[in-house]
Amino acid sequence: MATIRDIAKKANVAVSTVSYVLNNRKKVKPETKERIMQVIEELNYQPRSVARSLKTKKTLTIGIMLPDICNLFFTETTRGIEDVANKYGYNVILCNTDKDSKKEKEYLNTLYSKDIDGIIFIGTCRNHHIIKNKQDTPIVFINSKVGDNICSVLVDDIKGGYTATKYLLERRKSEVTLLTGPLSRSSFFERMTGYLNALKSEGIEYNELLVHQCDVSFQGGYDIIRTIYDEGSGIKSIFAASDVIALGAVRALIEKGVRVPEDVSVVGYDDISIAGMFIPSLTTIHQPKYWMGEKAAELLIKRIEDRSLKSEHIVLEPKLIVREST
Amino acid sequence: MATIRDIAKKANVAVSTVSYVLNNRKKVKPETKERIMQVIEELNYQPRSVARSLKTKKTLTIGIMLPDICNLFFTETTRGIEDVANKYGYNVILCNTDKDSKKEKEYLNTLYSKDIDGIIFIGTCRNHHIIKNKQDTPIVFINSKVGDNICSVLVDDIKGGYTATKYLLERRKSEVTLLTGPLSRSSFFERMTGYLNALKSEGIEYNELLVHQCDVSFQGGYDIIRTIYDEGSGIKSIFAASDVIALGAVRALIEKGVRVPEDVSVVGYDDISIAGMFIPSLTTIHQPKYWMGEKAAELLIKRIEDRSLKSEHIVLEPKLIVREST
DNA sequence: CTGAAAGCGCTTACAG
DNA sequence: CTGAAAGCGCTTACAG
Repeated sequence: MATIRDIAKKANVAVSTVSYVLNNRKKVKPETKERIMQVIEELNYQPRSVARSLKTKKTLTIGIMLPDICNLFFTETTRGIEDVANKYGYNVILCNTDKDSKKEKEYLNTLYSKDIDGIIFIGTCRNHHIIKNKQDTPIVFINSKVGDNICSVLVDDIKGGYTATKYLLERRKSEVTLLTGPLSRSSFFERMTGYLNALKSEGIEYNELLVHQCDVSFQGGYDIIRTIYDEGSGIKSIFAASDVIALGAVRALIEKGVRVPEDVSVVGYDDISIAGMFIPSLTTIHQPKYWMGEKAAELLIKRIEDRSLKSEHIVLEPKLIVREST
Repeated sequence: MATIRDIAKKANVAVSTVSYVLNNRKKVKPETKERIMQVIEELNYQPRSVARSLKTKKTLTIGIMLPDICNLFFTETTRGIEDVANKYGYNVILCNTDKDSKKEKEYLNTLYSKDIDGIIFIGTCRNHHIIKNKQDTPIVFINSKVGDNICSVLVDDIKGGYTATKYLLERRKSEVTLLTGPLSRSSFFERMTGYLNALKSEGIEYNELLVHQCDVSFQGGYDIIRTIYDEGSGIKSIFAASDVIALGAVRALIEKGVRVPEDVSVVGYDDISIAGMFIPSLTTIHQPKYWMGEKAAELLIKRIEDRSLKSEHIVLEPKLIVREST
């Protein structure tokens, strides 16, 4: 591997001059520059980032912390982040935390020890004692708000939960079963808040028997419906706070001989890519996942490159997409 | 930020001694060690990886190159890679190449300039001029074989294509429509080879009108079916070389009033997570995606840590999972 | 068992 | 416009 010294020697200049050319930080005489460029080409020279980083303390790398890349919501968001990062010359380190705070802590330490320039958190829990007391690495949260002084990109989940529930109530005027993920995640907590608001606005009493927590997965939705039916309860309509839960639920309903939407209407949340292809296709609250990733990466990189920027909070309006399941 | 010198000074030892403790490379007197540890704790010291990397040329980071993390096949595999990487103390840089060879080249250069310790390629194209002439960074391919001297983890796609097609032929004794992704990707090429072999074994003439290339996505499968029907052709049974294509196709068939499986049987490939939940659930060729990721990461890391290891090729048997769509 | 010193490959004031 | 030199924060022979 050629180093900057090899280039300097061969081009008959000082290493500093080569460095100036590389980063075009100073005016270099055109001939000199050309000569250097040629040698660089010739020796197929590429600067080693670590050496540069040691000096500059910048690594052009950002971290993404999320529970599990396999969750379809996170996947698209990650893609959005990566695309923007790439555009600005950054790379992305992926960290699957499984919402395990030990893992989260370890990853965080590694990321810091690797001098990453910033971090994006998606779908993490509400208590972020972790990010306290850390240096001033820029941070952006997607889908959770942890404080005014930390950037966030989110959809108004309270409104989303409200919209979904209201829609069901207006169509059926009947009880709505809520299938939700862990309420410790702020997005689920808020969707439930929206659910409660909608009930209140219709003058309907909250019935806690209608609220079921389950794993945020196809299987989670599937299992919970089977459990409910096995217990002899029935269901009039469902608001599932996540599409994967919703689709698992639909499957279980149909296996039970329940027709969707004729017997039970189902509304999901997220609008994952399969939602429109499923049979029946799923009415759901759309989240601009890719866009949120892009936005978060832009916020982050702006703050990496200009530390004086204040934090921003981007809140999107949720959008109901009506399809066959209602 | 505390440095190793701060620790040394405060603990009244030389930096080298601190380094020895950090990496426990030499015997250090227990008391000295304890004293150092304490100071490290006290100052909340964490070594900077870049400095270490500059010297050791190791970064404990590997790269994953894949077309698009949103493709459900890649997602799970990536998760498998990341889990194993994490277990061994490595981080993972994610690169979405969109099969664009320019992007691929750029990413590759960045990865090399960042001194990553190894690379895993998933689902890339067949011509890998790119990886020639590069230094000796360990590399593993998932789902494509590029040469005896480069590790690979793959499912026997020829056999998979054969199994799927044979299964359809035996049940219906009739023509099988093949929906495939770009044949430039070796996995699709091989699945088609398997398809051809199955035809031959049943003494059926190959009919190129039955083979359709489409985008590897729900929409791709959906669109191609609509096109076929709009052209007035019919379909007896389908082997889709990817589950996403298959599911899009099923949706389009049902919209056309075609019943699955009564009128048309459909077999997919991959066994993505939604396959079992879809209505009808999808008969498909199972690929142990997570497992392949794990295996690839293990192969890679073993080679990073012991450069003398020869390349290995792991080939798995494909497994047909029969569900409702046939 | 411990320390002094060189060096990894860059960047960046500073001097000219 | 160009160069000599210090320094980023570690590791690692080498000497004792």
